[in-house]
Amino acid sequence: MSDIDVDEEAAALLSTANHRYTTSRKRLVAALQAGEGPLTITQIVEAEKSLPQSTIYRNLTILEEANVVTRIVTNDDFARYELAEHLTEHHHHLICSDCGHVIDFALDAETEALLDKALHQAAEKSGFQVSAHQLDLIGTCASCS
Amino acid sequence: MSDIDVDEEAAALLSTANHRYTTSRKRLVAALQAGEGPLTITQIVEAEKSLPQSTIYRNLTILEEANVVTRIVTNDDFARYELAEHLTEHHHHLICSDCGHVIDFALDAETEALLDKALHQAAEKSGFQVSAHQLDLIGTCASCS
DNA sequence: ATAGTAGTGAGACTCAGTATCATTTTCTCA
DNA sequence: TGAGAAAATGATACTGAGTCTCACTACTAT
Ligand SMILES: [Mn+2]
Ligand SMILES: [Mn+2]
Ligand SMILES: [Zn+2]
Ligand SMILES: [Zn+2]
Repeated sequence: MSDIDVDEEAAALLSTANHRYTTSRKRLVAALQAGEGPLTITQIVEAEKSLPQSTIYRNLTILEEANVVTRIVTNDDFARYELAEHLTEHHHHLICSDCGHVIDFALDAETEALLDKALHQAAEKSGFQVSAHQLDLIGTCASCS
Repeated sequence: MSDIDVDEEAAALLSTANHRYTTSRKRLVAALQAGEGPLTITQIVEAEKSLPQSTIYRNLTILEEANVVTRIVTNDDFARYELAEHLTEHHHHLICSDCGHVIDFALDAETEALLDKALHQAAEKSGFQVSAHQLDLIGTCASCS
């Protein structure tokens, strides 16, 4: 998916939510696009030095409400943000329990389809309406082992 | 798995970590055992009225380090605790994005095995050592829909 | 008993995240 | 164009889940 599409889609989603696609917000989207996985606030602050923290927090919240980005929480106390799956592709996370680093990965289509089917069946038993699933692998990353 | 087993196993794990299985810790384990899913601190405080917050926090951290309990973070700002899988069975979570409630559920053995195989293969490509996986369904619970 | 070690609990403290508000930017429409 | 309305910004104050401290208490072993 090209840069132009992401920008257009982000603008459209924000517009639907009655928000503007300002420079700050463009820079946040660009920073997330450049990352190889979800980024912490600290990482974003470093990537976009001149954006003040309050603007980053406020805008990430707005971008999340507009479904442009997704907030991810792992066990290490720092929230992370990534582009929503509309703007990327469905994928999962490798989480290093040692250094906290998070990397994206994807399953092959067959496995993903099979999993989806099994999940919907399992959820039905509890009268639960599934809207998404989230699958993380916990372990040790290459540089920590 | 019976109550006696859990208590014995918890005592053994704590002992390995050079900690005692005190009354406070027994009550925490019992409270988690009684829940139908992972519990927030607030829920534990209510279930075990006379345990002070500081003791609950401190002991849950110790129990986590000793692999007796697992800390779970969702997107709703409140950490949750449940018994570690050694003491229960491998399972997953239905998370209601509306009310925040978390319920346990399990996949059938075949699906679980297949998933495990696919995950290890995918992780290998990134030089990642998998030690566990975590699978959540996000959606709306029966009472919220 | 006595000493040493582990656990307790009230309260102070930390810091990621949120709220506030005066100022600045952007949109709208005459 | 230009004035007024609406939205965004950014410095700063505030909130609260979670952590730390420390005097005290409860075990445990000799
Ligand atoms: Mn998937
Ligand atoms: Mn599983
Ligand atoms: Zn690592
Ligand atoms: Zn619900």
